[in-house]
Amino acid sequence: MKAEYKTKPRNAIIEYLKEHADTRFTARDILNAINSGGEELDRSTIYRNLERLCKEGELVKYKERDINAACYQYSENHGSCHKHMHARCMQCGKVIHLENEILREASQKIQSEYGFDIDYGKTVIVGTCNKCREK
Amino acid sequence: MKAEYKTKPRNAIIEYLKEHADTRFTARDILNAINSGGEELDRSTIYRNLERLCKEGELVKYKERDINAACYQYSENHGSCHKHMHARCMQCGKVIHLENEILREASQKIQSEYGFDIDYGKTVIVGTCNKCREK
DNA sequence: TTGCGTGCAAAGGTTTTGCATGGCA
DNA sequence: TGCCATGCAAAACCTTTGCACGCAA
Repeated sequence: MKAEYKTKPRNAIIEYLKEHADTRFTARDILNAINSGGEELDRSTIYRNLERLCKEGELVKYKERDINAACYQYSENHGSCHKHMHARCMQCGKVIHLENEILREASQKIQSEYGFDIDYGKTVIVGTCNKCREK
Repeated sequence: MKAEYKTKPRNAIIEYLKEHADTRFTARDILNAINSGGEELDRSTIYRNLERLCKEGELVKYKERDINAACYQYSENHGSCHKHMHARCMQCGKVIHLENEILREASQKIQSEYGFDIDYGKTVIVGTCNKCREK
């Protein structure tokens, strides 16, 4: 079992995540935000911490068609995120956690008709959220 | 109206697409395949043609969590792909075109409960296909 | 002949990696 | 003190872009 240290850079990164829960951000977003706040931390530190947080299940990593950097998304209730689907607004990046019930019937049909097993944690429904549609 | 030429490099790329319909590939896959077949064409030619085919609606571009290059997917029946959802096997990359009926009820619920409008063309359900589950 | 497509080279951006140093436990 | 995490620098990728040339129409 590997020991884990609490360090200032890592804490700053985790603080950023909590302030940006349920929204999309990139490694560069974190870098810019933290470094403009006075501290100076390196790109590699960001990447190494994000990778570790993903492995620990604290963070979700995904890629978006028109953004050439990887996107990350953090949730307070991350523990159950692999069990339900998510919908992401393609305009603002906001992530909605969907109840399982809504999709149960559809996923059963997809299973029986196509023999396809859905991975809820990795599937992200893309569309437009309430607020962005009104704009 | 811009004229369009038929060239040898472009034909080679389109031939590759047709041979790899409903599967995932990257720009590098195409480059390697064509260049190992004797011909020599440049990266930029690949990228420019893929971009053009995407604009023309012949090709779908997307990004996958664990692949750091953009992925592309070609279908013979591409014309209707923006109207229905797709499911993609995360292991082999195979794409299945889903009937709309299956998901209509679920998307109506998502619309009414969350105010979220699904974009069928951009949404890709992730999971495991028949063949890969048996392995 | 016209002008689109290609090849070449260079550049920009993200992400990874090796290594020495610094700091937490 | 021991060992993990960080910073730094370099490198590996993918992708885009400018420019001159070749080739399809």
